[in-house]
Amino acid sequence: MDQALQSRVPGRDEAQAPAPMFDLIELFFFAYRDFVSDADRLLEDIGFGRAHHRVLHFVNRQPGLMIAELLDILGITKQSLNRVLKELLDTGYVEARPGVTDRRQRLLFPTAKGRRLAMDLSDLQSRRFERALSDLPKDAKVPAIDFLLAMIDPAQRDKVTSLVWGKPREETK
Amino acid sequence: MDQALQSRVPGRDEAQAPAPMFDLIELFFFAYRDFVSDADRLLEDIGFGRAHHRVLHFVNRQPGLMIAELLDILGITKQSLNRVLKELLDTGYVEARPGVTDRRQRLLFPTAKGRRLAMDLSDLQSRRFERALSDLPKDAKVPAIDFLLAMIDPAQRDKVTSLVWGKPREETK
DNA sequence: GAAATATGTCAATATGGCTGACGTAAAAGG
DNA sequence: CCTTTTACGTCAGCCATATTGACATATTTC
Repeated sequence: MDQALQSRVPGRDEAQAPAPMFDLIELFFFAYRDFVSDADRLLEDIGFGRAHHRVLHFVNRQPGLMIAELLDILGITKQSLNRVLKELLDTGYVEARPGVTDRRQRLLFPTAKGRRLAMDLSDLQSRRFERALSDLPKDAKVPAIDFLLAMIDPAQRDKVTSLVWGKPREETK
Repeated sequence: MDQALQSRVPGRDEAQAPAPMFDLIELFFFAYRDFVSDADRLLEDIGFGRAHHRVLHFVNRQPGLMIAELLDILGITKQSLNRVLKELLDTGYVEARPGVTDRRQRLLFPTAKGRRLAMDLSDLQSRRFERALSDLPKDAKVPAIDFLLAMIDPAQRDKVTSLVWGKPREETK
């Protein structure tokens, strides 16, 4: 049996089973690990964690976000959000204003300080993408985006794309 | 000012700052979230978490792995590993055998049961990659691998590539 | 025989999640 | 107007995963 041409012989119980893609599985794991580690280092100086980062990020991206929308984006419970959000409010990175047409709502806005931190974090992460893309052929960004998008549950894809590229969020809805 | 052609006007303090790549940042976040969620669902029936998954995965991939090597791959402390590993040993998914040349070592092997679970999990995750790649042009796997690899810290890249593609691990070293 | 190595273990702590239950103010619908 | 629904907050307890620091033990190496 020529190992170079056929590196694997199917056993009896696995007639047609395609071999798992260990390469993609493992690379995705390690790539994501390094990706988040950049921000982690910056955050720990301030005493914040990843949870704070995510909240600040999306509030910065969609100023005027409602609590309910934020919960939906993050996919966590309000109890989980609350501790983290409270710290962001207390330390002046985020501020909440009651909705104009619906005063039950608390619309979240980044402060100047919050915008600065959010941008520093995004810049850090962007730099990793830039370094990565500079190692790759010219227009490697497009297939990267396509790949990541295709990895997302089809049912959620619309929500994500409109979050990423769409609707700049109208004033107070 | 034509919004369609020029959607953003640089302010005074940000003359040359490149805009952060929000698209890649957010897509990477959501894609990874969905990626791990597949395995999570299968694991929770057995009462295992992500930590168990990672340990089982790498033990299955490199049968005979030493504790120290595993710690290095996972990037966690031995105390963190221990509880999780103990559960995998107790429930018969992994077994430990003393090293032949060095009896201090505990070499980790997956049991038949462990191999089956590891494969089920890898198959699940592979199916997501397959679905994703099937949405994309023919050889989209290559740029995806290149992109993920480029995202990993250069200092760690050799370690990762040899883990992913290299050395099938010699018997007892 | 001493030192370095591979591993285990006890204890305390942080973080980021969860469920369940209950409270309150404002809006919406009859 | 009154009831119900909605948007949110809060208390309490629990779980999983990680951390640091200290100490113990067996084995190998020098």
